[in-house]
Amino acid sequence: MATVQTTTLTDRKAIISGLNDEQRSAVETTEGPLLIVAGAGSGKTSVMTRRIAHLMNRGDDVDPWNILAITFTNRAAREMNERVEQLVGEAASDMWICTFHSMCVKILRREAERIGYQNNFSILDADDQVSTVKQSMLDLNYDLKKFDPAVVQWKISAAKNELLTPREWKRAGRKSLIDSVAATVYTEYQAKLVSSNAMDFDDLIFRTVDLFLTHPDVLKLYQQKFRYIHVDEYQDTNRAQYKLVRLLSDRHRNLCVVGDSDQAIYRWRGADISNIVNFERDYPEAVVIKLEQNYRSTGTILDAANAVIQNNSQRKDKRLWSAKGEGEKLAIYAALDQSDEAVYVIAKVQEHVANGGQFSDCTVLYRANAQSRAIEEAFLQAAMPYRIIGGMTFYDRREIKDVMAYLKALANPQDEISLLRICNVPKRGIGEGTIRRLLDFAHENELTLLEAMGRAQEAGLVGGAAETVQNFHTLIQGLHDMQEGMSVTDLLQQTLTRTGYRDMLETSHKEEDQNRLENIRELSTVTRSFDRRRRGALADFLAETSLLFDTDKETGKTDNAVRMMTMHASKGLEFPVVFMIGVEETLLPHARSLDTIEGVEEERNLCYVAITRAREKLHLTYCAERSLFGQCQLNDPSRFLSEIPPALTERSGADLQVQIRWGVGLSVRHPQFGVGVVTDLAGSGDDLELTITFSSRHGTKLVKPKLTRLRVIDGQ
DNA sequence: ACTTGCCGCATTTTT
DNA sequence: TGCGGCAAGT
Repeated sequence: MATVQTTTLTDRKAIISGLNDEQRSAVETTEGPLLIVAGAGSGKTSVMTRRIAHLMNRGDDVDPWNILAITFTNRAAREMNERVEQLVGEAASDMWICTFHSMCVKILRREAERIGYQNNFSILDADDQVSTVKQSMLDLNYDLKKFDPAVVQWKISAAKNELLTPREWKRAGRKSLIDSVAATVYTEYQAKLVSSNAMDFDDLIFRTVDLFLTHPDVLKLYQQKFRYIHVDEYQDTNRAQYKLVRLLSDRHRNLCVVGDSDQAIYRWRGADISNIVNFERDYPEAVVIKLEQNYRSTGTILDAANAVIQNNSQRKDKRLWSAKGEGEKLAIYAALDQSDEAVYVIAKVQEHVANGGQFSDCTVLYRANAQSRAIEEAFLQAAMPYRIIGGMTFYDRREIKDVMAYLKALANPQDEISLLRICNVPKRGIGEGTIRRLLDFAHENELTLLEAMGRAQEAGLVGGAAETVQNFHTLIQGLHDMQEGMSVTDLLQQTLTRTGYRDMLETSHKEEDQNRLENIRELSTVTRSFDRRRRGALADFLAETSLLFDTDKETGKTDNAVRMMTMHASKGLEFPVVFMIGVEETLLPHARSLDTIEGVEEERNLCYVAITRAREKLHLTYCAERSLFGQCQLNDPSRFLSEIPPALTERSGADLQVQIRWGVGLSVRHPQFGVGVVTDLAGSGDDLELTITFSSRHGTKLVKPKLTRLRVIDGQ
């Protein structure tokens, strides 16, 4: 069966060329469980892809379809696919190199009937999830002010990540009020999903595990198929994903996981670090290989990263090193405020470009999306090309969601959630009351919402309302019936025209609606490319797009612009020049992570991830004064900054205030009281208190420099 | 049924 | 500071 090997790499030498000893041994240790502890930038993707090539090349009976490689992001999956293809050619297309979620969709599409679903099931996006939870809570007469649907949704998601059914969740342990509410809502929510023939992201994993547990024959099939299993970013797996991997690998036990617990930054999302920590306990025969040589960053950057991460407790000792040489020192800039911070970034980017660099070499990393605004404004003003990665994405846009909801409703007529979203968009006069009546009628008679709409009069609707609903039903039914044999692009066009959606935007005079039209046009280029690749299968198109984040597309572009993204979004990427902005207490570490040690340590991991993105030069900035949500804050520099050995850094900036020697006679400017002169000193350190005489209007005040933004006036 | 205005709130978010 | 959700008004 080894005839499929159209391998472009023919011998072992080529596969292992350029690898260090550890990497080579990771590539060649193919049998049994293997844990690769891969530090940042240690070439793990290279190791994974070559390992797969090696398996193909061994000359025994391993077939491409015996290979499974699971990643978390589409970007990682695509990258790995490309690189494997370069190594083994055509054979790559028979391997499963995909994300957890797309793997589960593939399996569930085949086996849906076995677990009470149809194979055209819908997939809810994050928004659908919250609105469905909300709907469930309304049905159960919960006060939405007392219990936040988003929190309830969060809890349900957490339960699913732990593979807990509503009943088990209810039973499990001590519960606060919101937990018991969530448990009740969970039941209702799940019933809604099932009757809509829909799954949320968490279900994709959960249901697959469920399928395997209840259908040993199916499990056996996949266990036999996947002889060699690889899991990337293993530190980010949650309980459900762990179970899934365990089940799949149970037969051959050729499980290779790659991860780095120092880069675990998704615990708040259910990622369970003990999965990687306990790997050796789960698989006593496991081989562990550490990759500590970093091929990305300068020695200085790595020293800083090592120094910071060392402050975390309970980590396995690991020390990244580089053969790249020392490189430049880290630049730490103390800004006065956000605009000063932005000006610094702009100046340094311009400097880099003036020295022959590209804008696209530079990336600005921040902790929270809200921070991007100040930088963005400054970039606009300075006419600096930039591109924001993440944040509001293409598929988050309302018009895209609306249109996708139409398509979802056409692919899966049971999809109540999508139908509810679009039945009155554009406005047709189908309001709250009408919907209520239809839903009640549907439930009483065990009909889907769409079916109920087809019997508007029976449902008790009268006159205009009945007619509108009936018309809507005819509209959807008509579109549904025509989809057979039609390309997704054509169906999209028909939908836009017949539903009046396009018309609604075209006749609008609002500028944002023109943008929306533009976005919809963009969507049809997406459908066209899908149609070119694969004909028909609307459900496949929908699954593909709902599992695909816009960020994935963006990073593929090579336009010459400064990138801006959150530190989370930067994981797995690398850039020659990195700016970490807002390296302040309450931002990094974030105020909401301060109450637990684990919280702070995860923030430190995030800091470590951000630092290790930089190849050549790293800038860290913080502001003495930051206005957030219109309020002025005085933040201390991040504790993580003080964990970096001073010898590795070069400080600059306005605020060297900590070192200012306060003395009588010094002239200062106070943000409220204006210019004044220090007339007395009391206390020391953080408690230092100055007596300052301002203009006669304000008189003499006691001021703590620690708490107030004072500027020393030069030339005095 | 739809529009307007006010209040409150505001991490990170691979899928 | 700016957006989204909700309640009162047309």
